[in-house]
Amino acid sequence: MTAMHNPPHPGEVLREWLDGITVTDAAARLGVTRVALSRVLNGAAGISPDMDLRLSKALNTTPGSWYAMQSNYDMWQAQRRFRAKVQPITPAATAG
Amino acid sequence: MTAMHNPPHPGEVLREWLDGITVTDAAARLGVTRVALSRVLNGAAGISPDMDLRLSKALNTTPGSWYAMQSNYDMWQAQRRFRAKVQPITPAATAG
DNA sequence: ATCATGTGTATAGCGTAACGTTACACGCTA
DNA sequence: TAGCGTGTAACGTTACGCTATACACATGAT
Repeated sequence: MTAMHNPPHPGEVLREWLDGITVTDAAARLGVTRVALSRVLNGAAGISPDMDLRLSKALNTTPGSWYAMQSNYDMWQAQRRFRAKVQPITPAATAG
Repeated sequence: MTAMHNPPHPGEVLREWLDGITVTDAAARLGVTRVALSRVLNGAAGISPDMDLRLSKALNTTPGSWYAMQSNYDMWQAQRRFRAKVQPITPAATAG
């Protein structure tokens, strides 16, 4: 339950990996638009499954790791917004 | 790298958790439409972050676990579709 | 000062996807 | 037959990732 502590958006982390290369160049290597990568780096867009695979290939990271980071971030954000009331679904509740 | 082996869509897994309760009743407890839950159970829709939180509350599971399952499934599907060519981004490539 | 380059960002358009609403069809059972 | 549970199609809404285009700003070289 003490899973994550305010994770940064993956774009921040990605920025460190792209330290010595320009956004324009990195985008070209990834096969995406400069705008698309810029939006990720600045948190205006998340990392899609497709983008994850491009990153894992270009940066030689484990496939799914970037998207997993994104998922954690998305869940974190969703928790803050979540207000819905939910009724329990348990064997007890089912039996009753 | 030998991470996952053809994961089932989370709806399949979820179905087992809702064994003794009707779809209509479960949907009502979750606070979503019967149609929405049915789509998830039949693989016509994925588990969104919002749906994950509803499930984790109702079923008393760890928040994020259902969405993580969905993410794995999505990555798996993305890998099969992925065909894009990507240029490496490494210190060597950066320096060159 | 002028120009090229890198960058951030706004806009519009496209495709995908989750969700609610409504409605129809099928199967089962009282 | 009537009622319930279920699957699903159609439609509109909303959100989001991506491309293409364009504008503005900063920096460095000519």
